[in-house]
Amino acid sequence: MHDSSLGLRERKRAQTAEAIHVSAAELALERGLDATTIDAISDRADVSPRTFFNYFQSKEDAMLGIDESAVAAELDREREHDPDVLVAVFDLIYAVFEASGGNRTRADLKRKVMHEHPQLMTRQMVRVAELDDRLSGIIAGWLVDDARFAEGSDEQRRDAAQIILGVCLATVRGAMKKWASAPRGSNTSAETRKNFDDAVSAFRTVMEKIV
Amino acid sequence: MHDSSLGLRERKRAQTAEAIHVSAAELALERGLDATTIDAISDRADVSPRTFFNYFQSKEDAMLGIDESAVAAELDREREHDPDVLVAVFDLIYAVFEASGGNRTRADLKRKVMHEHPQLMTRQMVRVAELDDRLSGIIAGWLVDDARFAEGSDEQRRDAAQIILGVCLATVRGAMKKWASAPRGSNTSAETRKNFDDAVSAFRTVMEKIV
DNA sequence: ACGCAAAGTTGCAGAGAGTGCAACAATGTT
DNA sequence: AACATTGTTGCACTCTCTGCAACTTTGCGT
Repeated sequence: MHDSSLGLRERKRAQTAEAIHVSAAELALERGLDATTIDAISDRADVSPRTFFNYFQSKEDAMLGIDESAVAAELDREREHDPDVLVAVFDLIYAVFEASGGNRTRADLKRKVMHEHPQLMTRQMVRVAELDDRLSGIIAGWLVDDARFAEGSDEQRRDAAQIILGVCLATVRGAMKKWASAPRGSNTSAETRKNFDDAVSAFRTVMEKIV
Repeated sequence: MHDSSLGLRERKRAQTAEAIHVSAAELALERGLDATTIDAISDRADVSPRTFFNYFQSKEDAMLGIDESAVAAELDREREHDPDVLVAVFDLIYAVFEASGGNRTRADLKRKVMHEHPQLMTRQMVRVAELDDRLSGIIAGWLVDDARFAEGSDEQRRDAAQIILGVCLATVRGAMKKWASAPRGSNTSAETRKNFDDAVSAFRTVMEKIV
């Protein structure tokens, strides 16, 4: 548990981020969202409140362990996509969503916090939604190779991408909300993935009926 | 301009709310969003900062003149709905959206502020989205009379309503965003309505292609 | 190994949002 | 006129968040 490929600085930084994240998450579970202050989190993580803000923008971000740079990296990554646009978009959202979470080893803790405090999930969804332009740009790029959209103008594809992204995000949001109100237990990563897949088919079923 | 059917108290309350709203909106236009403080708004509206919070929850709400009780009234209102679910849902969102805006006589000012500061629009969308449960409840009720959903269980209809509401909100959000980045001028109420209608057809077109 | 540059930490001071409370004022009611 | 209701305000307080400047730690070239 000691990746020497990174300098001491990088390692320390990761450690501190982790400490703050864990402290924030634990406090959220112990005292609730509002009762957890930045001071308390910083105390437990053994950093000054001032340092807290060098790592996270808000206590919510800290509780989720949101890692901006990981998200940016995920967006820049070259990716192949499923031929089915809908599936591809859900995959994309899923990838960003996972990357937003930062450290993979704390998945359990994070799931517990999100389950207990659905507001955090909303927050995370909002963050993903803020990547709007980047994401719909990627999708618009896919549409160029899609027979049904290839003929239109760039702007039409952009608009279409916006709509597609929007509806997919809404669907994911709904699925997440349902998951949050579901009983505890069985919160594996596979479960999360299954939730995404279920969301896709639920969405398709409803759309077939109403369009 | 003096509705005596209401007591002096009610009239004064409305006046104060209006004064705060106008002050907030004007300051937002003059100085920008962040540079406008609650103190400054209160000063201009000739109330104490403490009183400000008796009327609005935040400066954003004040800038938009958001009227909680009007929204609540709109939701409780008995409403007939278009046979086409999609159209009906967009109508519903439109109604809530308009009601959220509060005073109708200030429409111009409000549009200007929203156009200049799209964040406010996002905020208003979020507010509408928070009514999630109420709205999807209404929609689920409609689905009972819909041949394509009549056979399912209540829960299935609730889920479907959630998805439908979600995608419609996303579409509206996209349309609003586009409006915000469009050049100034032609910001009539009719234009707003047209934007909604365009959103519906754009949505339908895209969905027909990808589902 | 030394010393300088870069990056990180921290305390401090301060603005701003938001809340509870209690005194006071205006309005409505009988 | 007396009383209840409702609204306003100042005060004290907590909390989030930022800029700045001093200081410490780490990295790196020589």
